[in-house]
Amino acid sequence: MEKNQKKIIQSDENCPVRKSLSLLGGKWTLLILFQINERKIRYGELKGCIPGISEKVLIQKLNHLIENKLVAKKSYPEIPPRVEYRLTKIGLKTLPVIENLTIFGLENLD
Amino acid sequence: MEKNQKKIIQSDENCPVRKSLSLLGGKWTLLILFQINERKIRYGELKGCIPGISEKVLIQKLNHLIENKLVAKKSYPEIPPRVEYRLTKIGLKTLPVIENLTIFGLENLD
DNA sequence: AATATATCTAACCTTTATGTAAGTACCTTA
DNA sequence: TAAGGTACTTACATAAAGGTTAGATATATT
Repeated sequence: MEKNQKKIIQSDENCPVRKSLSLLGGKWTLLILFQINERKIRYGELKGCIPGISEKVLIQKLNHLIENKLVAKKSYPEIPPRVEYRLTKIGLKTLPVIENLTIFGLENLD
Repeated sequence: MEKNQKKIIQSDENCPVRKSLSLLGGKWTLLILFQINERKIRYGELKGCIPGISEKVLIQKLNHLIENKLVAKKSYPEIPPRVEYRLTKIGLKTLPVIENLTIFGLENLD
């Protein structure tokens, strides 16, 4: 068991823990994914249910998640604009991870 | 609306996801916990199986984990010094979380 | 003409995280 | 006397993340 462990870590590229963390590990990302959850949600509404986040960071994180195919975006050609976000199939797979972290936090951290 | 609500939701104190992330979310923390795993391990050995980490960061993270009771440390009064680290009961509970992240990374990220 | 609306975009700054390199302590062995 | 082993510790520098403020857009409404 010990030898395999060493192999997993060697670089950022081939370490799945690092890859996951670099995508999901920021201050807001998991909260965004959790809020989107299984619904379609507009930008403004999403912003409204994540108090404290700045527009810059919200857009930045959404774009990053879109690039990595965890979130899909649909823009409607209207004025004022309307944009809907939803989780992709992959994005939906983060929900159990979030649940695990929630339980860990609730049960073990002060 | 803002002051009370903002404070409550924005702080790590009241959000279990944020609490978990602020403890586990850095670049090296989960790798350290995974390497310690179910064994006792000396500082130098641990360092040896996490290539690329600096001594400063390793010590810093270990101390942080000790403060938060995920890791326990035992020093032997010898020269040269000998120190052993192991996961506490709580620390062991991070192993499934790490496994989940690993699987997510392997299955879903390039 | 001014205002409202929703979704961004940019410039700038502060805070936090991580990296680098050198040094410390103490005893043992050569 | 010097070198070596182990586990740190410190000072300093850089990089990454996040926060603040202002503004761009394009149309409908007043």
